[in-house]
Amino acid sequence: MMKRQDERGGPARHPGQRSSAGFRPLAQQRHVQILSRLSAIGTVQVSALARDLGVSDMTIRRDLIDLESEGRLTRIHGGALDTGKNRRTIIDRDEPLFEARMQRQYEAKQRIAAAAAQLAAGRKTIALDVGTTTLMLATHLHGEADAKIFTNSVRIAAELAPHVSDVYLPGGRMRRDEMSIGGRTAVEQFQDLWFDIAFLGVSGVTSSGVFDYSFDDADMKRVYLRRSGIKVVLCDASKFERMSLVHIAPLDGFDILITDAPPPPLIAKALKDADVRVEIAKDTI
Amino acid sequence: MMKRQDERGGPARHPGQRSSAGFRPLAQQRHVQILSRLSAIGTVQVSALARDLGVSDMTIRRDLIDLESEGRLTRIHGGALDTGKNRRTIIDRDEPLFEARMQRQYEAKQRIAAAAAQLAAGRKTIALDVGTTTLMLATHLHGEADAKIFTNSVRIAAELAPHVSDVYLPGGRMRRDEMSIGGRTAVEQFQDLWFDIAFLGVSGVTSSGVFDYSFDDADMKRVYLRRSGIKVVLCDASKFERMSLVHIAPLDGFDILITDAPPPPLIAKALKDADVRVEIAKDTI
DNA sequence: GATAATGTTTGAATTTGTGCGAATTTTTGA
DNA sequence: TCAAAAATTCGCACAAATTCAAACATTATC
Repeated sequence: MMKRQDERGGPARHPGQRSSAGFRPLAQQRHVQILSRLSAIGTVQVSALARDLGVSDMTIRRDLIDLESEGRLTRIHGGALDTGKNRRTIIDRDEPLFEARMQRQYEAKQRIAAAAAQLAAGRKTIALDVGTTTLMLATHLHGEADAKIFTNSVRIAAELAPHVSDVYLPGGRMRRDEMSIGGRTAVEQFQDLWFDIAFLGVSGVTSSGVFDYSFDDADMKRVYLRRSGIKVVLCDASKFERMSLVHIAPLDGFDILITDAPPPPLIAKALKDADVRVEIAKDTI
Repeated sequence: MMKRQDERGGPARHPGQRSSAGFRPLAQQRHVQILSRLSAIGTVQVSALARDLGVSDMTIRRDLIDLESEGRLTRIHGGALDTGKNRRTIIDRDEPLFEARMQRQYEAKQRIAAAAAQLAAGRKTIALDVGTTTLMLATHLHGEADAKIFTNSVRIAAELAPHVSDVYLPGGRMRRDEMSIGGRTAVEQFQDLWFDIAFLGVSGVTSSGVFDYSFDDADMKRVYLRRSGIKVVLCDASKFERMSLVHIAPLDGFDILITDAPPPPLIAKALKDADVRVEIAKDTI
């Protein structure tokens, strides 16, 4: 069992043990030092330890062998690593909710976004609401370098930044999940503007209108509807007949609905009565 | 024999580089560094890594090959991209200027950001200026979940979003390179607020004050200085004795300067006369 | 002096650096 | 706009440097 260890007879040393005095530190002391360094910076080097502790490389190596056999570290060429305990793992996953929504109905939303981009082409001022579908639309607007684009979504602004020079955001508090900017100040800043066209995302559509689940974003959506020449709602087919918390507007509050499959008869009739043009985005390619 | 290497990757570097252990970093240490940079800024360059880590290009290349085989990054000509899994910041790849600045003095800026985070800890209202160093500071502020953070940088806002619930942005036009929001409206929105502490990035420091190269951001920087209890300037040592386009403020316009190496005598004296506290951010140990 | 810990020597294993031609990207020039 | 020229970057092969570990010598402690 080749147990090389330090149960050593006389552990109690004279207290006057100073590292600077040229005395060799005991194995125990070195071990503590090594582990302390490991937990602080995650790795240690044989050469650096030997120099700092005033012992030979071989001694440090033997220390590391001991400590590894106890499972307190992992040896590597030239030194050792901390054993995963307090290893720095950066697993700051970026918001599962948003990611999940982005996955859902991904194909449909892409088609809708592509169709919407056709409508946006060549417009001077474009307003983009918060949402996953509108974010995808933003990726289709890279060519609109000369447009002025207004949005209260920080995500969309970041997406557009390298491609469109005139991106405008309202000021206010940013909601952490959506990264949208809302509130009284934000609404006030946008409500005196005029947009050629506005694209809205919604979370539900019934014959009585469009719905969303967020109070904070609802006011801004109404501003977009009130201050735009053409009002476009983007909505995949899974959202038909779904109500949400907030009623944004009746069906005659907007002009065009872009979706990926024909709406059910009841809604289709209501849309026709409200004089809303319905565009079914078909598969690309 | 008689192999000499004076013109190529010599060991001795900038004084503020690697202080105590001036040795070649271990392979695993480099790997951690590389992945850390990737998650922070999305890309790395072989040449920059070789310079900063004090090893040859070939060694960095071998590191990248290893990491790619583990699926932790994607190699490209001249460097590598992260695989999107551990990305923390919304950074667009098409922006060479910002990326390049992020690479430059990376080590120093990280140290400065860490030191600044200590100052920010526990404050109620924190203002963050635009810049690469302030962006790194933002990554250190994830723990400050209860603070209200104000910034005119969309990048910083996006970085903070998942961690801090109260992030506030001013409204206005977003500059495409910096993703900063500026202009009269933006300034007006922030100038009636009061911040416990403000952190500013600058592009130059001389005995006559601090400088920046952007007209658009200058006004907002002055607002931060005017409306904060504690005014902190973040500035790596490469910026001493450098003037830029816009004079932001004289040296007595702020309270604390955080940097990574002692300033040259002339500036040191001027800072002392202006009663500025100078903090040298030392290597994390 | 006995024993355990540490230092030293030495050859093998591993890692890193360098030269150089090929491949790629960027710049230049028509 | 396209293609040639210039500048980087890549990756191989091999040299150089570093690190490892075994065997043995030395030192410290009791």
